[in-house]
Amino acid sequence: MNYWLMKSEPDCFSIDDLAGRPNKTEAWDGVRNYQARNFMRDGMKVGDGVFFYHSNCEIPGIVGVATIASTAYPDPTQFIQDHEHYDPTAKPEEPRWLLVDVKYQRKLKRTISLAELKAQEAALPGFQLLMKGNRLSIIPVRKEHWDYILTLE
DNA sequence: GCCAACGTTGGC
DNA sequence: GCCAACGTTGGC
Repeated sequence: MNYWLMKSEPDCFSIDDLAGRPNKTEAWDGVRNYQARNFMRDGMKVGDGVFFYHSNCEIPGIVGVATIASTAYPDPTQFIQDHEHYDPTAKPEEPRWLLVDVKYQRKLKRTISLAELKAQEAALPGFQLLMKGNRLSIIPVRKEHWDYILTLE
């Protein structure tokens, strides 16, 4: 079992949006970064843990826990013309972009903010979220980091 | 709104 | 294959 952190802008899709979806599950479309895609394709298994992270907002941080609900499969939005995530170079017979289904588990009792995580940096050596210049929307989380972060709740 | 960091594109 | 230009991310 692996652990991940997945970013979403709450103005676009928040933890409450996920909780309100049918079956509390959403197809995580729109990932257009090869590293993030490869994490989904090569690393994710059903049942993996996910920290749901709110980015680009007033208090960026981890707001909830979710699970991976499917293995990776082609992201249909890459083929939809006029769609925000349309990719004219992707062919149905050779999909370029993948997604996974993500299922809501619970909200944290409180947001564990990026500022707080930075303050805990000494206890989280190598945590990619805290690395300079990190922009990846999907980040692997080591089990010891996962466990430690949950003790902060 | 600013800007640093980073990925991608495309000319050469 | 290099690298400048450009676009995007995301914290602040």
